[in-house]
Amino acid sequence: MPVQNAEVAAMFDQAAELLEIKGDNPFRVRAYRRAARTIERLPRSVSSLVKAGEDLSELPGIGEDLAGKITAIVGSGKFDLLEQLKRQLPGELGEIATLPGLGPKRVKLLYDKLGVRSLDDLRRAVKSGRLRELRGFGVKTEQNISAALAKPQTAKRYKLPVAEAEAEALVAHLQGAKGVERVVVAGSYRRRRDTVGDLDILVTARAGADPGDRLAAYDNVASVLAHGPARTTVVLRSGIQVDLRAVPEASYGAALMYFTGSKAHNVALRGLANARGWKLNEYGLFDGRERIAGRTEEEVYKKLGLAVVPPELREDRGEVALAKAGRLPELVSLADIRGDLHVHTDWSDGTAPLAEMAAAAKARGYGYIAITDHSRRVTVAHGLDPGRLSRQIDQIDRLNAKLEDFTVLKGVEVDILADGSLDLPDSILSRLDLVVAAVHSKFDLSRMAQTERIIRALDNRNVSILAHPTGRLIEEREPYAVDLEKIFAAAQQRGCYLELNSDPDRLDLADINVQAAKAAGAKVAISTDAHSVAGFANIRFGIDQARRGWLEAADVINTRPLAKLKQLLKR
DNA sequence: GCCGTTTTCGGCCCGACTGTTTTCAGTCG
Repeated sequence: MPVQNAEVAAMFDQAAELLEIKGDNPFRVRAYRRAARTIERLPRSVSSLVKAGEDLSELPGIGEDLAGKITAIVGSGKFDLLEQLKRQLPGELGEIATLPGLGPKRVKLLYDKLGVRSLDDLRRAVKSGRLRELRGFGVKTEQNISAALAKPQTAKRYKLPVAEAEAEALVAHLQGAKGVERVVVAGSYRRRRDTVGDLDILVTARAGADPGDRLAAYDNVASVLAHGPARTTVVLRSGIQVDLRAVPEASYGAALMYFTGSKAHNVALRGLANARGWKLNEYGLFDGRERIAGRTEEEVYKKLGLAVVPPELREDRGEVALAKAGRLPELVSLADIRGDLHVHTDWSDGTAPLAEMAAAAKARGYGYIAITDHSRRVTVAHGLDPGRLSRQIDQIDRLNAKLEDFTVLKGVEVDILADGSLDLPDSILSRLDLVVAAVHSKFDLSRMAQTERIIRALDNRNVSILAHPTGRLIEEREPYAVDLEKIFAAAQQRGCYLELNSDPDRLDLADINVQAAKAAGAKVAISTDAHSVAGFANIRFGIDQARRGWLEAADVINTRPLAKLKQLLKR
């Protein structure tokens, strides 16, 4: 099994942690962290890049040295530097440094002075009361560490609908405060990541208003972690952390940029400001003491010589250079979508009748939908056998005869069986306008077997779209092992398309996979997999991820009018 | 360790808050 990007990134992160504890050059530490982020979010696997002889030092934050190290890791599965560091320092020190309130300096001090090599050692040190003897440690710090040790450090992330519900209630609460002007949710929420770790909320307020007090007084606050004049941090009962930042109106744009991130994007922008002898912070862009921009994001980007970067692209993955050249992609948007190509009805496990789903889609301004109920193997979903599917085809024909300016396409979500064959015969599949094929079983096949299984399904000339290609359920089920690069290439060669499933529990393909599909020349269908009328609204989540994957309208097949779409579906 | 409208060497983002200290280091985002 080739080395996965996540493994290389983890090795670099661990090395960075240990280097930092050792007191190594902080910029070297940062270089390893930056490289880890680059690798982690890379649309292609480093293993395949190495195999293809690509120049890794072209990647942002990766130079000659790290390119060589990555190549060595891909070859041996081992990272020599990390092994070496672990011989010098206990590997678990890195873990200790992830406890809130404990960083590299303190971990080093604990190790040097008290011989703390593990979390258990740390527990014993706290119990014995030796902690507070150390310089810089006091009773309060001891309590905080003790509390951190008591609860498991799970970096939980929240799905977007959950985050949205929390955020909207909180925004309403903050807007009710006297003197508060703007309230906006920034952070990864604004960048529309598929999950959100915390809520970053920016407010502008008139002098004298204290939005931090207002936040601390919110009903759903479980604890206040920090509360100063400019920043307040709380944890809500749900466990989600909220960081509130208050700035004057004149700093709104700069603060919004700062708080939207990503951190790496900000660092890149601040570097650009530096290069011109300016300084960029959350209060504005400064030439000496003079603020030369800051009221709006547009103003700051423009002054830096950049086009405004859409929040979804702010990940330091090449967008800054393109913004400088004025060549940012024209990202696909909700208004581009003309139809939905994965829709269920009460013929299988949907809740609404066919005509109702069609009417709802038409009311959304769509020109078409494809009805794609489950096939027979999915018995729990009352999947269709050839006889029922045939009757549904007839019903759709009758419905289409009555509809104006709207077309219901005949389709099915056919199961891909364990051997890659399909759950319905070609005789019925060939009567459909499109076939969505999906894996709903045997998630535990080997990577090679799963890949071959899916490609065999794509070999069937009736198949149009591969639904939720990795099978992941966010925070619930990992993607199954599969070689997506091979799948994308196979789809592209066969005239098949990849689904970006908009269900916020799935968002499958994920953003970076979408980008990889595009790189492979494959096009995408952004579909909702709606099981009810309300389900159509999920399209916006799919659009978010498509934008994060750098897709333009031309990369998405359901931005086409019906006639063009039909041409694309021929193979 | 990376990188170049400031550079192939010498820089590398910037500020808030806490807890400790008695002026600031460490951590965090």
